[in-house]
Amino acid sequence: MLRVTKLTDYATVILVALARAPERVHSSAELAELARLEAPTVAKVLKPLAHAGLVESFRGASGGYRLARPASEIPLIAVVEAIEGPLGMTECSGEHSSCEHEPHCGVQVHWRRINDVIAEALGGITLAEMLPAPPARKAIPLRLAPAGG
Amino acid sequence: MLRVTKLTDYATVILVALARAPERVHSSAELAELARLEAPTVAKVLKPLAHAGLVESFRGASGGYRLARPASEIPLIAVVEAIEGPLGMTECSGEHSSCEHEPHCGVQVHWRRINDVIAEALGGITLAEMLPAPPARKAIPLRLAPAGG
DNA sequence: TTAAAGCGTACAATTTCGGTCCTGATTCGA
DNA sequence: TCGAATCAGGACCGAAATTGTACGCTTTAA
Repeated sequence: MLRVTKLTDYATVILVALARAPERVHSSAELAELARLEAPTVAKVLKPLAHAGLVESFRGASGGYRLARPASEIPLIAVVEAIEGPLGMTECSGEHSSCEHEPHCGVQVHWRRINDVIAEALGGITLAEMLPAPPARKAIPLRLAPAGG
Repeated sequence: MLRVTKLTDYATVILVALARAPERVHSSAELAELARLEAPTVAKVLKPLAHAGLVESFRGASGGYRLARPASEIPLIAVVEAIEGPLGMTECSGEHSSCEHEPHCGVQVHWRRINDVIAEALGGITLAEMLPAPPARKAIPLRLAPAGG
């Protein structure tokens, strides 16, 4: 189905919740309420997000999480890769293929290029654009080619 | 990790093999040899491909498979969807969401748009562009935006 | 009639995903 | 100093998807 996992989906919801009060520190329990998710699940998602440097974590009493950067500087690709690891459309599209068919395959080079397109698409969308529209946000520029077709 | 399944990868390899002799009818055993894959696996991949109308199947002795259309008219999205079903980046990005969080989710509309970008990217690449470069094929136009950046 | 070949379905092994829980380490506050 | 709150890092388990294989049936050419 070529889709991201639920965890990644949750991650965007949680990050959006954080982005609505970027200065405040939110505990994972609080975020669970905001996002209407189970607390353990939220905790699980936040860990790799912190590892990837997308959120800052504060331990101890009254600790919690906060966006490490403005939402407009967090591309979706970073979220996806934080949760799911490096993007790879096929087995062989990573940097070094461990695929036995490689020598006579002839398609992996193309998949790598496709990989790049997807990464570019996901890199061109930031968390800020996932926020419920504040006053006047310009339309999300999600066209592969100029719309003049 | 946001990738297509191996079966889809195989499908492209098999289709490329078919595309190199578009007039001939290939048995699945023959294709297995060409693609260096197990025969049962090839047979399994070809079935949904035939269902989707990407290849024609001929039963009986000296039967087999043949590309139903020129390779240049088979976009990659058709291959992916033939094997993996309709594209859906998240649970909710299909036509009707069965997600309990929908009312307060606020991100599903954005995922749908992202969905469209991916579909567009995959729709802009045809099987012909996966073929090992014949004489002078123009570069694969895999830019999200005009390259003038 | 026979053999070749696709069709449909089913099945087991493996891996991944989704979700939960537990035990530490760290920090704030009394 | 002590205790509570909170994150960190695993381990664990059930469910589902992927992967690969096999079997019996139907269709068609020779």
